[in-house]
Amino acid sequence: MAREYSEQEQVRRDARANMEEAGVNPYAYSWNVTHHSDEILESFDDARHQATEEGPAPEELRVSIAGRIMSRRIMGKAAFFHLQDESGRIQVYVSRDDLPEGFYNSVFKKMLDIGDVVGIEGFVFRTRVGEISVHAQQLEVLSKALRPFPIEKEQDGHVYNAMTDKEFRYRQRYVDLVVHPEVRDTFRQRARMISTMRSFLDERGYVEVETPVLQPIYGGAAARPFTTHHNALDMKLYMRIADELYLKRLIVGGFDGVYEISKDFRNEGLSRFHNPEFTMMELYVAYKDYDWMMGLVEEMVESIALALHGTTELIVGDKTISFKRPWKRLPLFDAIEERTGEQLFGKDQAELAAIAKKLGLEIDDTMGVGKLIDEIFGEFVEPHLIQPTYITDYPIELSPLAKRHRSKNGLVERFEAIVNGKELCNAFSELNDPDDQRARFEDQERLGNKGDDEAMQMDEDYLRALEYGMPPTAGLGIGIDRLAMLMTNSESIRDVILFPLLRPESEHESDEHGEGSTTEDSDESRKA
RNA sequence: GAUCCCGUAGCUCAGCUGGCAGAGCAUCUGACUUUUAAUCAGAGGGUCCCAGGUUCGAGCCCUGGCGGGAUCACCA
Repeated sequence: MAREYSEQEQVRRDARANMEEAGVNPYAYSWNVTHHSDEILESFDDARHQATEEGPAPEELRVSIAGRIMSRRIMGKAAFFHLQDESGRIQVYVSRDDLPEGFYNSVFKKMLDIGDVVGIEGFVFRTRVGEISVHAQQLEVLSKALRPFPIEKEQDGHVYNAMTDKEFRYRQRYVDLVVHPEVRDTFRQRARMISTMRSFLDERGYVEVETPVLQPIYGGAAARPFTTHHNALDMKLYMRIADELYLKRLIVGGFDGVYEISKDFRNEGLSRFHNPEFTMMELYVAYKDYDWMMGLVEEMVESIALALHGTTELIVGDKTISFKRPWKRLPLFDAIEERTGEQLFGKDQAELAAIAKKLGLEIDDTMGVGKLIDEIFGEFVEPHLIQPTYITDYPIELSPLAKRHRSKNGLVERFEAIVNGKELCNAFSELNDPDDQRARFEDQERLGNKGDDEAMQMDEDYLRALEYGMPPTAGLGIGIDRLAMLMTNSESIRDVILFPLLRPESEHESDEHGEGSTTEDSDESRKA
């Protein structure tokens, strides 16, 4: 069923039909691009490339470019428009007499619109007003745009008619990317961030591996999983919530250092810090401990900041954050004492509950020692940690996969890096005593039976691996999206994920999907 | 999940105390061979998110729903 077209869409469809009738293919096969707009703007040299009243340019700068028409100023027999390619925009000058007979009046003026993709061949010059432009001698239609773009206009840095609807931008990211060069920049920076991280790890000899996304037993973190099913084996499977237990099996297997940059999936709420599908980098290094890992993380993040921005001082929101090494290190209990005046080390559940209540927190009886400490930390300490800070030595109850602290009873060797009031990474000296690990899993099972749906599951195969002996190992998980937010000064995780999860589109937009999308479907999916 | 704010033309937004649905850009027609938010003259374009209610009359008031944003809470 064809949907109804808006006036502007109909105009564009008619133009496409006219093109075909005139023998112009609205969807060309290829175009030889020799230059990008930024290269032209950088390399143009008035002395060599600009014609003068005395004569032609000593050395013509000939270019072939391609991109979208983003604005048009038609003045009778000549016109200017801006062409946008990946690198930016450049103005193009078109005059009737430089194009094939009739092409300017029929095709250029009547059949092309803002948003169409065209190829231009010509020479570069500077206009009277001083803008470096391409004088077109050949113009080819490469792809006709049938939908109008929300066109932003700009003068003196002020943007008019800005496309601001967040939903529009996330749902139709392709349009957002066309209209907003800074969005393209954000994702280019994200890519550079990951490639910097990868080279950093590769240079140190760590092996990049791939472990299962579909897992019969999920583990490695406290979270609710997505559940799915394999038909042939008639088997329940979970989408991974972490890679941890598989990566540590590889340390057992004899790799000294392995890492994985992975999509993990957690069946939990959405917020500006949470997307159900997100990217994590996990790293495990044999014969090292958490103290060593702190050094590695700060070195890696510092080098990323330098690679992206050439500085360790980054502006994030209204704050300046310094990623310069070394970062502050602060034991969890000291951090809490600093902020609240309460020393929690060694306190039992009742004492902690009393302190939490005194501090004004809402608590209930099911909260254990670890949970209470975590609440107090999250409420009174974490939001105040703006500059990168390592919080170290967590209660054992919160960390079923971490090794007992070598000197502090009841704690584990674990750290989190907190930046701008949010957790950036989580790491520990890995627990490698299989019997201790079994006991910790059993504790988790008890929590699960009491209704904690984030409790970890017993993983017999993992225990078997540990029984073969895992060297002392340091492990790290770092939230790539969170790091990307910091590195690109983005206030929402949706601004660093190309296609963030959104609700399905409702029926008034169902024309997008043709027939299958009925009111009943939408109602069902909302209930789900 | 809770609270607050929002939903009007392709885009950005006005719309008074409830009284004929508006502007700029975009689109269409015409003029214009160095413009740049190009300019000038004219034209078309609306399920005012949806469903009820109050009213002589609803974009506006009331109820319910849907969608979005922000904040809070849980996980990274």
